[in-house]
Amino acid sequence: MTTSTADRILDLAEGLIQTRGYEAFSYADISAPLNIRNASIHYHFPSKGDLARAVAARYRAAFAEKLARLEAEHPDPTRRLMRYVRLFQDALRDGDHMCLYGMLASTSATLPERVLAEVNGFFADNEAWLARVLADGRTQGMFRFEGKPETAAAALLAGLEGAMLVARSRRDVKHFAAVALRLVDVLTSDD
Amino acid sequence: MTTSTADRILDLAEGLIQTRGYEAFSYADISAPLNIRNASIHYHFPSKGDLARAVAARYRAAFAEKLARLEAEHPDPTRRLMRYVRLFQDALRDGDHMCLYGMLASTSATLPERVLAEVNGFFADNEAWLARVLADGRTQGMFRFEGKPETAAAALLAGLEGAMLVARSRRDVKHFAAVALRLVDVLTSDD
DNA sequence: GTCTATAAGATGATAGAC
DNA sequence: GTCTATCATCTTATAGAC
Repeated sequence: MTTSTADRILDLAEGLIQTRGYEAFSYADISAPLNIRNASIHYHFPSKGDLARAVAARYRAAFAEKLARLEAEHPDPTRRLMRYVRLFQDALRDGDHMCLYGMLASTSATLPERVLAEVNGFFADNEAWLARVLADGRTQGMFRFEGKPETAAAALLAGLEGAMLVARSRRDVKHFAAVALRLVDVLTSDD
Repeated sequence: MTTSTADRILDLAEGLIQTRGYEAFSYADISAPLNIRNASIHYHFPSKGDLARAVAARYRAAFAEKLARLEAEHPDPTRRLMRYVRLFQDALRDGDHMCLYGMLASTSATLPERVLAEVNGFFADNEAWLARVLADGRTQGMFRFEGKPETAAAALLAGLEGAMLVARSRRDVKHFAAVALRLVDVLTSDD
């Protein structure tokens, strides 16, 4: 099972966007470690925007698959939420990786329009998924929160993205873990 | 009262970092509107890192001053918190500006070390200030939250930064306002 | 599908005249 | 303090041979 050149390009681009961002990585950062020429990257992905869009689409699909698997394994809303948070924490790696979509969102002004659409689609997907989990959990008496599940979901997603941003700036994964725990605890109804 | 060239450069650089980010703005973006040459910018700020650090330091000082004024005007912790949130919402402008420090944090990997130190200093300042307001509010019975004020403060700051990130990606200030309201409501003890 | 060669432009930065 | 001139380097991207 060998990995295709296109996939290896996508792998490197994904890591580069997560660590350096869309603006701060170049074709040379990919061609050098793969020992190919820049022109070869252009063959697979004609423009940088095409490359970023492919990375974003693949990540989004992979994330959706993870959510589906997570739902299949864990019927319990509380556990679902805890596993969801773990997905974000895993994305941080050693504290030097930002969420791919958070990183792309930070460059929204210079991002090709189709990439931006992918970013906002990802956020919408996540908020919708979270809103369902939160609504279920409230119905089952496990969560307690005021107002619409959609608002609570948006606040939770924002909190996780912001926590990643701050934690990465400090190279401190524990900071993320502490904030994430607090964001989930607020929803848990044992007070 | 005329504005010095250095200040005008700082003004433009600040807006450019907030909208495009550290990596995606260039000396030409500043020299063109000011009708000066790139070399003039280098006279005032030898390197791009020097310029960014000056922007960051000025912003941080101005923000500290705003907090001091806010404290003088509003002894009430609840009002202090609401006004604090407004500072962030104002920074969003029409939904195309990100928090300067959130933006710089997103480029933490490629940021000169001294700029990064300024960024983490800003976050630390804000968390400390918020922790004090939250602790006061809890003592006075206006806020209710579990655990240490520092953790609640970190979660609130992360939520605001993340909400700005998502809201700007969508060009939707109302999204920020809704999330911010929710983040504050969670701390308010009328449930 | 990958290469060499090349283009056209932008980048941050410096030297030295005025 | 601001200019002109210049620099070396990097950037994304294309044409065409293999």
